Amino acid sequence: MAEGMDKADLLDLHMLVEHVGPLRAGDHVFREGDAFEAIAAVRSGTVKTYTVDRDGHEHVLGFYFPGEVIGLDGIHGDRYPCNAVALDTVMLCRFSFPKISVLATQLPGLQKHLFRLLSRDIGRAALLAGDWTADQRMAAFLVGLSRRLAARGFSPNRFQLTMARTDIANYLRLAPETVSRVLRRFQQDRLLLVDRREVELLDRAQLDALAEPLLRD
Amino acid sequence: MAEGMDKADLLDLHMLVEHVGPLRAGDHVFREGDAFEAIAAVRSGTVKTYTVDRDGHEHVLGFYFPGEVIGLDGIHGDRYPCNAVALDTVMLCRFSFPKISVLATQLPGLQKHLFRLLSRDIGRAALLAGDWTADQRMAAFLVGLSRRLAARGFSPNRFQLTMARTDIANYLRLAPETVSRVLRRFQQDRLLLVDRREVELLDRAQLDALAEPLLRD
DNA sequence: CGTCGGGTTGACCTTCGTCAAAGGCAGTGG
DNA sequence: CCACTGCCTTTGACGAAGGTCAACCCGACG
Repeated sequence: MAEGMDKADLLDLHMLVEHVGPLRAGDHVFREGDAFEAIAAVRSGTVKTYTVDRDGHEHVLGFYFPGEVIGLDGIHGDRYPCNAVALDTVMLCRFSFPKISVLATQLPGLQKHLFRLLSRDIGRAALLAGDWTADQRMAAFLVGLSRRLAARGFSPNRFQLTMARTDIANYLRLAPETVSRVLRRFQQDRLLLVDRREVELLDRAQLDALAEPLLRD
Repeated sequence: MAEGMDKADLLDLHMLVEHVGPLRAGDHVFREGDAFEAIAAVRSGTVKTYTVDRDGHEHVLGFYFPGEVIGLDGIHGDRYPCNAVALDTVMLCRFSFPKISVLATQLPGLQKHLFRLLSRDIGRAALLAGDWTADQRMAAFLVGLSRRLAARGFSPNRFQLTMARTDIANYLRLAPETVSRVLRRFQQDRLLLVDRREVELLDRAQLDALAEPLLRD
């Protein structure tokens, strides 16, 4: 959902970086209502962000992989508006936000970069809005993961679903059973192979075609 | 969807206002791609904004009543990102955006006001996102209309649906037939009376209860 | 070996979209 | 004044998609 910092920016910033981790699965990076003082780039592992509504139901907002940035949605307040939790072993870099925003006023490239990161995160909402079918949502989710992982140097066709089925379902606003059934049917139709949390995309063209109406815009 | 300008702001601005109208039903205020040079406050009548996707399908974005402001979503580009069309006889005031934005740098209240208008418009998306039932969407639509009209001095319980059923359906992402059926059922259940485009809300408590999960946030 | 949490599967049912047809109001022209 | 026509709306019948419920499976771990 978020585009990472490139090498040049990391060089500019390496003096105000604080390395954090390793966090274990279930550890929180920050919680809703915590004072907003830093954003963080994932170095390894997967982070899930979510909120809990007043009925106690969890709402998964997004998943973040190495190179991606979490905490940006705290910018417009002094508190984080959501929780961030490690799904596996996670390493990250914290950037003090006061320091980075001062720096952004001096580095025009950095400010532009931050705005891009923000708007990228907003576009994520396209997955949720609209009345897409379960197949389209699932395909868009997988294609989106694949592209993001590929952009980070991972294999675009074989990867791990580090999040639970219930998290995927919650994120896509589907029932967990539906996620299970769609994956099974995709496998029957030779679109992919899935074994536990391991996925291999086979028919990329067809998955792209399914995902296209969600990912364009 | 947008909060209007209050009296004090109108006084501040009355020198750079251009009165437009009357427009007849079907006349366009602006079209997608037109150069963005002004925002406009509706003085009377109803305006619908919409886009047309590359498959030729219309997507209704919102409805605007007297006191509400259209064109704000053009701020981040030099072109309007959508069409705005009059649904009935419409009068409006155009505010040159270059002039207003210069003024905003001098009047702190105005700048804050513009930001509030913007964020209010963004919150509208809650109606579309989420997997709400047809009943919830319809109730939220009616309660939302009622509140906005009441804030402008109109009756909160009796009002005209100035837009076609197909527009309501498109906006709520429902089939027109579903809109028709939900309204009929609401009437059977004594939640409201509806005759053609005239609506009277009867059981406000129950409608509020239906709409509540959509309108809170 | 038992238990526990996540995942899968099947049966069922609700909701809503689609299709087709008919009703009603408005504007037009005879 | 009255057909005629076109558009919006309603209504009914039907079907597909996906949620719910319940049971079962299976790998992990004590």
